[in-house]
Amino acid sequence: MIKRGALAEATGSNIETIRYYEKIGLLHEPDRSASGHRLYSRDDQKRLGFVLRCRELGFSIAELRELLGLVDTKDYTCAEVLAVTTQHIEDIAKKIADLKRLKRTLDRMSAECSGEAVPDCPLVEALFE
Amino acid sequence: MIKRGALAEATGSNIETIRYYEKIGLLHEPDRSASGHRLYSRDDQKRLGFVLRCRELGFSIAELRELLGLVDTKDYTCAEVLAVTTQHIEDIAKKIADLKRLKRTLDRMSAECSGEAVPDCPLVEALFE
DNA sequence: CTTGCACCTGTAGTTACTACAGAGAGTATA
DNA sequence: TATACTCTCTGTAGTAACTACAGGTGCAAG
Repeated sequence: MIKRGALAEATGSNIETIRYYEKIGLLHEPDRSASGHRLYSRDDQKRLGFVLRCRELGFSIAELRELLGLVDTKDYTCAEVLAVTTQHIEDIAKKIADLKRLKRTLDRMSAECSGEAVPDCPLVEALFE
Repeated sequence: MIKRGALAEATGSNIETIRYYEKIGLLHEPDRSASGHRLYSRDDQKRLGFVLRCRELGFSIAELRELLGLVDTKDYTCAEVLAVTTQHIEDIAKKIADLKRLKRTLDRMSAECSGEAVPDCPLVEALFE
């Protein structure tokens, strides 16, 4: 059983983030010492690891809640997990496409611009339409 | 001179967003009618168009503030505008790369998963590490 | 014993909006 | 003219996902 600071250290997360995840119900309320300090078990640490890893992979808190909901039922199926993940992958693919389109537009616009120390920029004209 | 609702309509923006942009100083305070209703000129509309277009292109409010700061000086140079834009393009390129990496990881992980109606998912195992 | 850090709580700030509530203004119809 | 309905006004609160503080205990070392 370790305290909050040690858990943050061990998982490479922010100490406040842990309290936040507890508050919004992603993490269970941990045990407490006699004086009220949080004490985390190995399982608590694994669960936080899961949360952090999912966040790194871009899952939203809502998606995470869904995943944890499945995991917590203890009889989730592959199909259920894959559904959430596939949806997430599609969202990411869409974001990538959007950003690429954005970048193409910006590339095109900035190609018009000499970048020299002269006034009146065609890029600004383009933005004003 | 048109009112806020008409301006929102004309620019395809939300009526509340206009007030917000005014509040944070992206838009100048417009004229007012005798009874206090905002009245927007053609120039106001052009400026809002500029703001909306930049936002569509993914510029942050801070970047926009910088661009508008240049535009407002009236003797900005191409070089200055290009610097902001180039930085923004680089940020987008980085985001695209990050998302692609994410997607590769997720694709790899979900390839492990049969997606069938069976319990215990290798995807979940992977997320728990 | 006291110094100093870790931890506790609640709350406010961040970004870029969006959505109210309650009141006054403007317009269309009866 | 009266009424109804829509628009606009203001300030404030909510959203996502944290992060950062303030003011107050607990704990371990010197």
